[in-house]
Amino acid sequence: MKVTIKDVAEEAKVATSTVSRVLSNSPRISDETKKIVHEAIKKLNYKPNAIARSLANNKTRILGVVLPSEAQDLLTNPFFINAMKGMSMYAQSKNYYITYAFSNDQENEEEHIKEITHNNLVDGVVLLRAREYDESIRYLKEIKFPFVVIGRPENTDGVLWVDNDNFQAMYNVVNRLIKKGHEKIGMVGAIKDWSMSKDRLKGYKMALEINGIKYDEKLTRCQDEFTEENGYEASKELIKDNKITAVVTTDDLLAIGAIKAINEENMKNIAVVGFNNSQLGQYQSPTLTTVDINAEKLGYHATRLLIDNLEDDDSDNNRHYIVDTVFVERESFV
Amino acid sequence: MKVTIKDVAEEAKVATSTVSRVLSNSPRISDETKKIVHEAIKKLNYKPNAIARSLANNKTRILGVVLPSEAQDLLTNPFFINAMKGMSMYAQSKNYYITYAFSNDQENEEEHIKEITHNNLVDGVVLLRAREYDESIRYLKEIKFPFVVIGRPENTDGVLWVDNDNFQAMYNVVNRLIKKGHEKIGMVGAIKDWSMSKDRLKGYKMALEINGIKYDEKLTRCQDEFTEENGYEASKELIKDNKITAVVTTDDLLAIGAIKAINEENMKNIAVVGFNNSQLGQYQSPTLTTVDINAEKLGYHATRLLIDNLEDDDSDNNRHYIVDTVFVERESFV
DNA sequence: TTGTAGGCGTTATCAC
DNA sequence: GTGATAACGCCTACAA
Repeated sequence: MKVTIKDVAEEAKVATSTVSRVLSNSPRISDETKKIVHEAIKKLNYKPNAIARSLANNKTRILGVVLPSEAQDLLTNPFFINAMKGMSMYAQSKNYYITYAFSNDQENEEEHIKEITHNNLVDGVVLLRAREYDESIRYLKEIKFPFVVIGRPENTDGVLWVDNDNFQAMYNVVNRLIKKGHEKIGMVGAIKDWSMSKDRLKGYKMALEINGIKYDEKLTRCQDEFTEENGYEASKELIKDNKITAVVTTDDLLAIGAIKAINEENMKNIAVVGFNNSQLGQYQSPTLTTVDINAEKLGYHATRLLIDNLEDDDSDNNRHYIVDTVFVERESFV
Repeated sequence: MKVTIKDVAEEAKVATSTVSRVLSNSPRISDETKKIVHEAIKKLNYKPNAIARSLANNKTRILGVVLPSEAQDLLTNPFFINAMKGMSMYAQSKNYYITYAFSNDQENEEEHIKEITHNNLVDGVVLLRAREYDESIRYLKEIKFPFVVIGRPENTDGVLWVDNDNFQAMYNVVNRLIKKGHEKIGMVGAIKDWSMSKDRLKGYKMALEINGIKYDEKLTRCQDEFTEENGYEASKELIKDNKITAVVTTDDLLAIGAIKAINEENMKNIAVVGFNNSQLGQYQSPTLTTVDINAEKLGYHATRLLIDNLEDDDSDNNRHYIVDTVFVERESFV
């Protein structure tokens, strides 16, 4: 049979409240009884019932992670699984549990959020993206439910978030390219509404400006999706019509498409840079230069922010965190 | 403030027990009160407190998934994320939640299992692999805690499991190769203790036997890890020393190594087949022929078995499930 | 320093 | 059919 706090109390010949106090390491308790209780706990192999505990103090120590409906690229993009791992790591270290839900569509996602925030199952929510206008964020704010966003939200007022410095990451990429002698640098992105897309475009422009190169709108393309085909088509045009010598992209799949276009046109000395450091990049020819966004760290710090905020409410100074990116140079950086 | 069953009862001017009955769709309750209660629920936007509910009926509707410590290849191998997705799908359809834990090492994993099985947080556990001698399985059996294994365990007595028919999958691969005229077929696997490895080897042998080809031990290699390097080295030897015309492997990474070796030796007409249908395969030259193990289905049916067993204990006839594999033919099938 | 008792929000077992 | 009321296992005033 299940062993409860009562059994421990009997075994140790004390009251249940005493056992409870020992469990929570209450200061005012004699070392003597502490020892006795610990022995009883060990002897009976007692573990507090997490559910009863949750009910009593209205905290579950469970976090709810919502994977976005857009995540069809769950498989291609190492981002998700890495972020999940990072989240798990910090959560485990703080004795929190995580429940993940894959949502089929946006409606499903919002329904799910409403459910877990209302049925008291989770203490906080982690959102894995930032849409431009985000209904889930709006909702969570409205009901004042603790949450953190991976990806900078449109309006950061009173919201916890972690992200890369996408502006800087792209700025650095373009800067490196220019230092290497490139001047006609194309850019291929996707989904322009995302703050990530906007920031990277800004970084691109700024790097050009700082280096005295005039920004030419014709050298940039923004596609609908992060796919190889999109990268291929956009790059093909840029190569043929604009004689670029380098192309920066906002995702490895786009970059892989670019490589394909370049190989077809036999323009070996066009440089290509991707983002996300997905495994595929290593198997291209030339191998793909990319920017690692450190997804595991993003996840780790997201839960860190959330949990720390859950545990003490005066940590208002710790509301966001920027994760560094790493430039991974490979053959395509010519 | 949180709205509870009490508030609903007051609003509807009935007892809490009545509300509870409406919630659980109890038969003996008048349509009249049913309606009134539903209206009150809607008006107050009431959602039952999952925790209190769990405490009352000693069921949490939470499943614990333990990702193996061996899963360094979490990223390369689409298996995990796909399996997770499948598990989520069925669980959600049955209103179950899933908590995932990434374990750092085996000890950590067992500790984690002990915790969640003792603290009443989860109703059942999903194990994502089958080691030869599996301490976690032994433990779960011992304490009679409900669980399911993805991958056939050594001893299937009284355990729920799902798996592919690894014997058949490999049998079919080799058979196809033979039909195409191959006779000297090498095999490269890894970790021979796994039931998966054993079964595929058996399938390989059987296909040869059925087709009247003598099994030659020298044509098989079993490495320590599923890596490209291992595939490369083993294949290199097989090509040079044994003049094989085809090589079957038990993982795409091994197969990718094989392709590399083949390309180096310039033996374009050696066929290569992998397993797992990882994205990388599509980017090889030649593109890799592989066997898709349907990881999403594996996950889906794992939770199905577990949940169905949790809900009614007389479903003893439904203790395992075999997921079909799909042969994905690409250029390397020559 | 320790024990008693009430409460957390449900469900289940009685009655009526 | 419906309403009290006692669990479920833990925590936390309040007492002692």
